[in-house]
Amino acid sequence: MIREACPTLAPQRREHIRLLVRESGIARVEDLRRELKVSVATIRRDLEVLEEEGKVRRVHGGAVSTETRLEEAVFDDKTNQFTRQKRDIAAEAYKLIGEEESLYLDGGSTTLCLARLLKDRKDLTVVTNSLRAAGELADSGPRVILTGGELRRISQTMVGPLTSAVLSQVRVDKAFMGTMGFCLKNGLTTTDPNEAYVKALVAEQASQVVLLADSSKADKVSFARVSDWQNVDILMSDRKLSPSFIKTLPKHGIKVHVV
Amino acid sequence: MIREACPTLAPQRREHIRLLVRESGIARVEDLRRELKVSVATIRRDLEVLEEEGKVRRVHGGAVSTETRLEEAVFDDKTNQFTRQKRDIAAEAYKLIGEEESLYLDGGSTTLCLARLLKDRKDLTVVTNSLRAAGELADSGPRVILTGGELRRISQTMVGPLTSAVLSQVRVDKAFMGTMGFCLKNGLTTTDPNEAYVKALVAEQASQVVLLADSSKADKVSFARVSDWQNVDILMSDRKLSPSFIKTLPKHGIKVHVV
DNA sequence: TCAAAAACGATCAAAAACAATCTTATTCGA
DNA sequence: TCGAATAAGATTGTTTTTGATCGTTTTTGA
Repeated sequence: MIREACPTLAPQRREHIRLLVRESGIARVEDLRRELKVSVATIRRDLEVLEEEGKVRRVHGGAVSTETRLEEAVFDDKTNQFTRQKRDIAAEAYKLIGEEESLYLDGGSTTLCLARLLKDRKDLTVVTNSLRAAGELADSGPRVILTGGELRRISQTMVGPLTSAVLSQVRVDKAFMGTMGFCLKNGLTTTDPNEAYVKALVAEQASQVVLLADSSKADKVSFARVSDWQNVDILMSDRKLSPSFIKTLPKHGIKVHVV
Repeated sequence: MIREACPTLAPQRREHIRLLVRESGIARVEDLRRELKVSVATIRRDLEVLEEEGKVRRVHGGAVSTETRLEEAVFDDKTNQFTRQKRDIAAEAYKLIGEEESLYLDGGSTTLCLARLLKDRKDLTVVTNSLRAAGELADSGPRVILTGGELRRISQTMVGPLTSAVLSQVRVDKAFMGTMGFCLKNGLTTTDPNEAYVKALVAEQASQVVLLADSSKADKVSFARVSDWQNVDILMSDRKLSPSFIKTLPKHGIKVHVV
């Protein structure tokens, strides 16, 4: 048998499993095996222990969380992603919004949090390329304008040349942007060039650009470059954000809010 | 027997069923099968379990929600009520679709039924101004292109000048249109001039225009004129459609299908 | 009321998941 | 250094789940 070079200790691995199960409400043995890179036998043994401890409930093919109810978690990764941090950042961003303003909402879970806060604001106009944000505001609230374009499934956003066509015809007071990663050197980056292009275009059309990004995005660099910092006016993040950002960015005229 | 590459766990699937049943108050076995991509046997077994747990009540042909909640009524029942007729019309329309085609899906409950049938057709390209149709196809299936534009809440469609901007840049093989009313004298009419304008524009961009309208729409005239009959290639309706249409329209080169 | 169509339930076989057992490697103490 | 204890991978037979088939029951429409 070949052991791993750096084998994770069993309790550590079990904790990992517990978190994975709780996070998405349900996890398959096969997925756990891939994630933890151990055999299915080990996974099963771990699940057995965890069930004994009452941490998870086993089902054929995997395990479900005992803590979070399945109905809330599984089919709506929104609920998973809405961490406290993101909600707090969104709440802080909401305070920036004045009456009768026009806003742009980018894709991403933080901006989606923000969308939820806008449901009563009939005075606003919201432009968005996010299908989910549009869905949140579909029944009530602001005037909603969708950008159109090709649907990018993974992010549930509209991207591509058609999107640009619409975007070039609107202007907004504030654009609330998400990002996959940001760092001092490379600025904002994301995975898809089409998506990056749309983001860059929005930044041009907005009087003020507010970047909503929790600290987990800090110092991450992704494939496609969106823009450098000079297009950003405000960065909103959480207090775990590294001090280097808090020190450096204001020198470039960027306000930094941490919540 | 060939199992799926990535089977969903049974509890997950049951939860999905429960949600679907609760959402629309009723769900047919056949619909559930299509949605979940498992055999009817599995659906029945799941329903059996769910009934045992008191989550749903089984009826011949499917299951109904046990939670007789008023909330259902809040959902607009027009879309929720996938009446038999609309499903049949949609199924008939589906037969028209060839491989690798590009389609336009208009707003309305019949076209929404059609959208549901397209979830497995990865070969297609679907252009739509319907937020709901896009939502149906958001997770899998055809390439989806949204027109963009201002959201008209009552119909959950995108309309207005911005919509035209995108539409003028795409062409589709077949456009599946809905309407508020149609009659021999006035052609197609709908309530909102913006909406009417978009429909008219689509009709121009499509090689073939297929009107999906059950017989309840016949001889109804609404405020805004969409187009006259010469832009329509096929009318699909149910067999309660008055014979005058079946007689007259073919004289103008329009095929009439009744199901 | 009757016949066709649809839905149902029971049953069977295949595939996946499982549990028990065996084997191998590492750790720790004598 | 040796060997028991532990932990993980591999193997093998068993169980569970799933999909298909077929006869029966229910629904639907004439």
